[in-house]
This record gives sequence, structure tokens and C-alpha cells, in this order.
Amino acid sequence: MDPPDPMVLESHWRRLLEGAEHVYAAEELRARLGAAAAAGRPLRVKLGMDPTAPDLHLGHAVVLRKLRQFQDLGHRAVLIIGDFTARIGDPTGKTKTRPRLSDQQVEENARTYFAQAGKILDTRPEKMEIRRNSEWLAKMTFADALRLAEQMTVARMLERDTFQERHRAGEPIYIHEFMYPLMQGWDSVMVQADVELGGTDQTFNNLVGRDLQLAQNQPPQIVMTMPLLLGTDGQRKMSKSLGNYIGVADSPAEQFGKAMSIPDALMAQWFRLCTPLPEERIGVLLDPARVHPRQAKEVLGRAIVEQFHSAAAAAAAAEEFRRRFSEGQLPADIPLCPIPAALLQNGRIGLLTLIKQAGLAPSTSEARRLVESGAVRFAGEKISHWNQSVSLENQPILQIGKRRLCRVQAENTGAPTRPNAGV
RNA sequence: GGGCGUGUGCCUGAGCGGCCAAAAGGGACGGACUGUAAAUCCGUUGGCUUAUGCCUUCGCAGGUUCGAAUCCUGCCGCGCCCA
Repeated sequence: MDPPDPMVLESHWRRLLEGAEHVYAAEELRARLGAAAAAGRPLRVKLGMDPTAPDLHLGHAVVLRKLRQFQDLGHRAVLIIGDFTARIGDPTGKTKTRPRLSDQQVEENARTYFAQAGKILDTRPEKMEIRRNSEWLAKMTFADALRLAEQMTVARMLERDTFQERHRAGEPIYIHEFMYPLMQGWDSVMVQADVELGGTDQTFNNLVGRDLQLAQNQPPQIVMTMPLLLGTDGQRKMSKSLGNYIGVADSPAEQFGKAMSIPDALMAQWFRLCTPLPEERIGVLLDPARVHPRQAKEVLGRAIVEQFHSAAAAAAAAEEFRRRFSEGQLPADIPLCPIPAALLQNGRIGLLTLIKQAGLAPSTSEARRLVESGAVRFAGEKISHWNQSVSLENQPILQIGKRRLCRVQAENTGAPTRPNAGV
């Protein structure tokens, strides 16, 4: 094994720091890189995964991309499946007590997670290690847990912003929630993490890992936090429950469309955190004098789609988007909604029933409101009265607003309607 | 364990015993304008196919009233204070 080249190490170190919000501590990382290289071993870079929320979005991808960078520089990803911690739920944010997951659910969620994370990470076994924290946490006795709890004071716990906020707001905080950071920190001890990655919301948890490692005479992990990506609304952090996310598993059209809808002001952050584009290029793209914002956003959208699908898919999505929304044409591919023939009378069906049946509105009342507000088109005609019935001949197109639409067709079989065989 | 508060629609938050399907703001959704951007403006925001109509909703269960989200009782949740 070659002796570590200081120049190479220096450049690795700088690259790893790029994009990070904070590194505790950057100098330690430099030293650890050197020590690992000298010892001829990779760094162990830990990332926790919550098996209750397997669907990944661009926000998760930010951290995963950083992890991938470590891998590409020769280090080893250590993924922790938080199957045991999931029983508590991360106190970050408003978390209700979570129902305990069955082993099977954990298994399933983990599989989904890896299928999606695999689009970003290097999944070769020598580059990635997967552990579940029930391995060690489930075996601990009450006495063990107490010893762990001795490492932490209430005052210190209450320093944590989320606890502080909740306390101030008069919201309940349960004792067991205090255990969460300790458990997560203990994971670091057990896998002997050199580095732990996470969003900035994980800062406290990850720093606890350092303390616990020190107490166990381990070198404390370097904690690297990545900025929290803002969601498509440009206001709040991206999250599934807020509905302001772009899913890693979303279709190219969805990813591209959602990207095009973000506020201009958000582009800078997204370019930096979600695309591999170099800073000089980003600077040009963000200058309205040189590039029209719409054009820049298209580049952004394509760059995103490319990562999770392909360049061809990205180009196609952009083209389709242009056709559809810039030129106002109907999409190339319109899904077909079968309507049970039993609902028809003399070949006709009530308009509101049809809308609801096609799944374009959750209730008849909602359908009526949509008609009243002029959002509905049927067979190319704008509909202004809801009190009417229509014919389904020739698979007419039913459209609500710009995005919701389908071709409706009477379904003759007496059997219950069967939508497309799902995943 | 005791005392005092509090519990409203997706969220925040008003709410006199009848005029409350429930103010206001936010969010969301639709429309106009655009670049599916921002800003702005308009409309909608419990359910029911045809309704000066009916049904369900204000923590839960009862009760008082011609009539309750509004009063009473019990229960549950949460917070604060005392122990």
C-alpha cells in the first residue's frame, strides 16, 4: 500500500467539506483521513435510516450523495436500519408515538429504501455495510440502559431545539423520547463510526454519538451535517408529510413537472444540493441577464431527472412538458379510466358521478364545486353546468384543471372494476 | 394525589343557548395573468345530483332545554401550579 499522498488527502478533504453545513470538526476530519490512509483502511461513514418512512425524496438524496462521495473516495458506507429506534420515533418535529413495526414491515421498508438509495449509493458489498440496531439495542437490559442514561443530563437534553420548542409551546415530552439520541449515539459506538452524516436536524443526535464514543474510549466520530433542502413550496423543509417533495422513485414527468413549479428563488439551493453542476456553471444559470429563469429551471429539472432515470428520460420529460404546458396541448399518453357500465342509463352517466368515479375528485360535492368554478372540460368542451349527464362514446377525455385528466370508457364486465395491476 | 386551565373544521384561532356547517388568517384547490416562477386579483374549501332540503361535525358519554359548539355531570387527553 502506498504511503498517503498529502496532496491527494488535502483535495479529498476539501471535496468532502463542500456543501456541508457544519463539520464537527473539520480539522478532525482531515486528521482522520490521514490516519486512515496511513493505516490503509477506509473510514467508516455512518448513516441512519428510518424504516418507518422508506420513500426517499430529494432531501434524503442530498445526504446520500455526500455518502456516495465518501464511497468514491475509497471509504465505506455503514447504513444503520433503525428498526429498534423506530419504536420510539425521532422526537424531531411533531412525532406521535409510533406503532411498533413488525419485522416483516421493517424488512419491506428496508428493501424499498435500498432499492431507492441504490440509485445514488455504490451498493457493492465492499463499499457498504448494513446493520440493524436491534442487533445490539434489543439485547440491552434495563441496567445497561440506565448506564447509558447516566451519560446525559436533563439540562443538556433540554438544550436541544426541538425539545425546547415543544416545552415552551406546552406540548408534552415523554421521557422515552430522551432515550432516542442516546440510542442513536450508541449505534455509533457499536459500529465504531469514524464519521456520521445527517441533515442539520440530526446535529444533536449525532453529537451525542461523539460523547458516548469518548466515554467508551473510542475516537469520537466526526459529525457532518448537510443543509436541509427546502421543499417545492420554497418555504419549509422537504418532507413527505408536507407534500412538498420530489420522490426519488417519482416518474420522470412528475420529477420534472414538480421541479418546474418551484419558486425561482429556490433554484440556487437546488442546483447546489441536487445537481453535480460546477459552481461556475450555476453562477451563469442563475444570472437572469444571461439565462432566462425558465431556461435555467429546465436545466435543473433535467439534471434531477437524469440522476434517477436517464438523460433520455429527462429530455423526453422536458419535451413533453413543453408540449403540454407551454403549448397547451394534451399529453401524449392519457390514462384510461374504466367506468362500470352499471352506472350508465341509456348509455349516459351523471357528470358528477363520472368525475368522482374516475377518481378526479374525492366527492360529488367537490366535483360540483369544480364544475362551478369552471375547471372541468369534457370531450373538449368546457362544462358550465353540473346538472347533466353525458355519453361515454368514443372514450371522451375528462379533464379537471391543467393536470387531472383521463379518458373514460364504459366497462362492460359485471365484475368489479380492476384498475391496472399495481406494483 | 389536590387546585386551576384547556380540547373547535387540513393547521392556527374566534365563537353571545337559537341568525353556526360554525368569524378570521394560513394552507390547499380551481380561475385570470404568466415561465405549472414570484407578485396580484377572483372563487371554493363537511357530505348528499338536481335541494328557501336532508344528513354528519365543535375530545368522549350522558343530562338540562322547544332548541346546545355554547349550560350541567362523568370520563379521557394535554398544560400549569401545589404536594
